[in-house]
Amino acid sequence: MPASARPKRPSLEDVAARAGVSRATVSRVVNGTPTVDAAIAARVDQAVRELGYQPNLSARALVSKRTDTLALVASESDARVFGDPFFSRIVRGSTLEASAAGMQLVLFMPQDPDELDRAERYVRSGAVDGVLLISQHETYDPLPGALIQAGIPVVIGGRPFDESLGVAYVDNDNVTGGRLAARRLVEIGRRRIGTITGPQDMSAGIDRLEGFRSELGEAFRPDLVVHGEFTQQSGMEAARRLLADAPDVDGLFAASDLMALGAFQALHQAGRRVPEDVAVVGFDDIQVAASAFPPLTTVRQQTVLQGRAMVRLLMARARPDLELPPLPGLPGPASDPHLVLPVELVVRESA
Amino acid sequence: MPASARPKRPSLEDVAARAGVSRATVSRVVNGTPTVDAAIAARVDQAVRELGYQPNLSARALVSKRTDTLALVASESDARVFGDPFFSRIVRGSTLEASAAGMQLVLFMPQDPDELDRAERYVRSGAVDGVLLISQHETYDPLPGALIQAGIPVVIGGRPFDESLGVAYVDNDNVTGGRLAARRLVEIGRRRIGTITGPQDMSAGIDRLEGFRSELGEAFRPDLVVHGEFTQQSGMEAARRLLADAPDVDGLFAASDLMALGAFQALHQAGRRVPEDVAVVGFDDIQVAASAFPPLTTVRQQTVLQGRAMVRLLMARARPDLELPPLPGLPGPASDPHLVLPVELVVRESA
DNA sequence: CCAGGATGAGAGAGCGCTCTCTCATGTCTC
DNA sequence: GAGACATGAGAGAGCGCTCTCTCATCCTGG
Repeated sequence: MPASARPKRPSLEDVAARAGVSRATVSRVVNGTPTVDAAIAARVDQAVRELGYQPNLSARALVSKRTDTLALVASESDARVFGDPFFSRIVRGSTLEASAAGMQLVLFMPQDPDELDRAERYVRSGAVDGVLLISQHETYDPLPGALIQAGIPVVIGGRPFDESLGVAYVDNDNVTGGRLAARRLVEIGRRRIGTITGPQDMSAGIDRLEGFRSELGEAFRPDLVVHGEFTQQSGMEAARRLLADAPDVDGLFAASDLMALGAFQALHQAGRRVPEDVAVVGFDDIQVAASAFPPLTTVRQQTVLQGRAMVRLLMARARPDLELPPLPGLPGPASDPHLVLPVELVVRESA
Repeated sequence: MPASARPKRPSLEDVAARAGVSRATVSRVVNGTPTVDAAIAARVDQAVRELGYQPNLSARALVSKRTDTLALVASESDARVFGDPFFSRIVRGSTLEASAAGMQLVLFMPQDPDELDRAERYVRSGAVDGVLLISQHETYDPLPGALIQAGIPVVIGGRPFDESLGVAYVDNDNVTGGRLAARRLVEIGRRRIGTITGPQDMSAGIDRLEGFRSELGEAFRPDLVVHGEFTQQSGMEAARRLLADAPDVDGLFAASDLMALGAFQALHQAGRRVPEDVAVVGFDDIQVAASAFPPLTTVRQQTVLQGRAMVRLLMARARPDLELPPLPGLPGPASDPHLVLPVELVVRESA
């Protein structure tokens, strides 16, 4: 069948003709307006089914200014996005919440300025009702400003760098998390405590190090700080560097579980036992943390909840007409546009 | 600023008024029609910039029947999608190709029938020009049929179960891949060769096993077949079961690299050396395969190319008006709607 | 039995754009 | 210098939908 034979999609008009009613009535039935006689509604429903009618989203959006669609933009390499369970959980949480609200979530993973630009044009073209932004880097990112400027509702996952924009966000309490990790290592008697940080152009990386540093105080050893990129590979490499520079390290805070797992590899290869020789604390509490060898002591963050809360916040701004039931588990009022979710230490065997 | 203060977005009309031209002329300039006087085009461009004008996608799509958007639907749990580099590469390939063609790619990861239904409504509402479908399971999936029925261009990644639909697809030569793996293990003198299969409700899982089985012929040992789910965890568990049932196994074909890596874990923990005691061949050639310990012998599939080819195929059906340069690296003519990409054995140290 | 209010269906405008047609210029040729 | 032809800009219809008005019909109560 040649492409030219593509059948014309049925319109409201067609359904109306078939059901013997007006366009307006079909619209009412399709949108669930209650003021339609049951018999007529049934006739319309039948016609809809027979024709396989599907409302044209463009036409609807054009007049109603709503698309019932939200965008999730992760400005990150797809290798990172796909390699890190963190994203999986955020996506899960936001999809759950979007579905519950009857919204569709679409994902964008722009990798370079060109793709970022394309994504921006897309969301600015009115194709979505609001935007979730995650994995923000400090390098100048025009997206949040441009969207806010354009009047598009935005919620950021993590702490925004430019607070002056006044943008809503949902963060994890990364500073406290860093503190908890440091405290645990001190409490179990470690003295030469190093850390593999996250990227220092991301708020999560910065804040976790900040908490770690301030908790350690005098005991903080700048020479035991190595930088990672949140990935397992980077954690392994960082741990190797650390071991080479400071073989006497006896405690290690990895700012992500993936990096902690990488550190495990490096430590094992170097013949160090965990936790006997080096105690390790991670961050995230991803699924495999519990089944790692040894099971990883880590700081748990509520990533699914973060995703849900982000969508809630976004919905409140993008669709104030919708009345949503309160989301359980939030630390503050649901309307608070600056949410910081609590973290907790999960003690297993690695520290 | 209350949400109600959201400024009205500028329309073509506004730009036209500001530039002192007609709506049609602004449309021409915005769409790059060459028949516009340079001076006038400059004036329009200026007005566009001053107003921050962004064409309304809905309005455009309504009349032009094009959205310049493609959907990629991965019917898979987000844990699987995010845990497997395979998806990352497919996404990379399709995004690259979509960008090159000036199209936007949006991702969907429906996890349950409800989300699948929502995604279907979305793509059937005219919000996209075409759909890429990956990670299809044999369990009855109404999506391909429904989309084809609705006249929406579809391309499937992998071998479709229902060939009667005549849908275009891009597959990897999984049968040959299974053969290559088996042949390698035989050639290096292995006699008791087991396999960890992929899911048997997915064509990739079925076909790799089929190739492996037919190559082995008489030497195929049904008792050395264990099933996995393509994940590292499932590979580890499957290898443990295999070792428990058949401690004398000396060769192993894992139908994905992730499962091979899981098998490595199980083998190490069981005190087996790779490749001395058990030779292992994987499938995919994901990035970490080369840096695994030992480096993994595997069957390389061209996943990025697959993603690119899928978009090409889709564009040919969704946008026949666009003339795209040929895509290098394809085994057949670019117009062939049933593409099977070649695979190759990459010999490293594990087998 | 009829005014007055519900109730429920239709008419029609218009969302922001594209694209065909039409028409006013400017340019050339003989 | 007049006719033929490009060239480039405007007019206007209409894409498929929503939503406000308007109006026909039915049920009340006095």
